[in-house]
Amino acid sequence: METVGQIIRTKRETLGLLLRQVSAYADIDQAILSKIERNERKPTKDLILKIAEILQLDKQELLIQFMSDKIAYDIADEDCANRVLKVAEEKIEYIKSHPIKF
Amino acid sequence: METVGQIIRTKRETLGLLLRQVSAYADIDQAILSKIERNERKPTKDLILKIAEILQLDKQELLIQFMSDKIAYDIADEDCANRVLKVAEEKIEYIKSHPIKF
DNA sequence: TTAAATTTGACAATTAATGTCAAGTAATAA
DNA sequence: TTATTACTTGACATTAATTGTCAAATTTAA
Repeated sequence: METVGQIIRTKRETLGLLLRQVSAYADIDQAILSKIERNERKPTKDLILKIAEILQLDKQELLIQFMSDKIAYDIADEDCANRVLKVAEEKIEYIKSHPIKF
Repeated sequence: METVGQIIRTKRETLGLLLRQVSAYADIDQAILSKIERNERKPTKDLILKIAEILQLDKQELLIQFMSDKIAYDIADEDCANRVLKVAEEKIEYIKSHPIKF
């Protein structure tokens, strides 16, 4: 079970890239990337996409990991976490099956 | 499929309470409650609990609705929404089954 | 029309997220 | 040991998002 940070760090090291190289490409301070890799800060969606690009990671997959990290972090300590997910799923089904109103 | 706002409004009207009464109890401006009921603003967790109290709603259930609303709102427009939920579920399982490190 | 209830929007205050920087640590080579 | 490189840490500034306040506008009901 990997976090987004772990996925990024592992892949960066596999490619032999330095924090400074990846952060320069993504146009952020390397301190931020260091913190993201250690789950001390959360990346923005745009950043996820840029990082996926330079590290040759699947963008959609990395976004999925990113969003699920956020949800898991938010509700993991609730004893009703599973029911929250179940209800959220139903709501999404409902939203998708109903036409958007303007 | 009801939102938290709808649940609150419906129950408030059933009990014949006014915005001003409920908002006074919860110690917020009635404008805020009005907006919460119409999903124009999101309540805080504390507020949810206070509102549940005065409206005699099940606290846990209202919290579940509140949290699932947030998740559904965040990811409903992603085509990978269901996979995000699935992965989040796995992560939560993992977190729960592993002892907390200090 | 009047009064009560609710809605709306401008904006202030507060809190959270994000970015910047410099000094710190750790590992390693000279 | 010192010097270098890569990374980490924390203080702080900036920016963005959330939340609160208020009064005027609108709606509803008598």
